Amino acid sequence: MDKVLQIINMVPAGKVVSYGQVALMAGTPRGARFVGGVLCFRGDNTPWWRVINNAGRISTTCLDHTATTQKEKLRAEGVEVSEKLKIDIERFRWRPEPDALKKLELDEEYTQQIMEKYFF
DNA sequence: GCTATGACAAGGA
DNA sequence: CTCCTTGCCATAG
Repeated sequence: MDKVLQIINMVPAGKVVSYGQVALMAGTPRGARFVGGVLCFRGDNTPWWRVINNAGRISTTCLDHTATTQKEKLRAEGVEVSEKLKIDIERFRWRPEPDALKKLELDEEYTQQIMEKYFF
């Protein structure tokens, strides 16, 4: 799943993406769960703090990357995070550009889904 | 190939 | 909106 890391590395500062979104872009629509695992292992070279769940909530349990740390990181980049680790995801969601999607060599059906789900 | 596990997602209370 | 339950998938052993 180096694709996952590749995707996350594309996320600009001040924006966030959901695990589900990343998973979908990686070609594994329901492999969202594993995305987090990758971040814990390779989080050192990846902006893991820009990844949250679809409910706009931080749900990390990784001891090296605590929720508090993530909150600080996001705020430092301009993302508003409430004390309850709640984020207005629709306002800060990163909407991948067609050019970015092209790099991933995604199937048409996936790109379509991404557009319909997150681009409206 | 089968089982267990996980930084999730969606739906109901 | 928050909490709980169920379902899914990819990876490790």
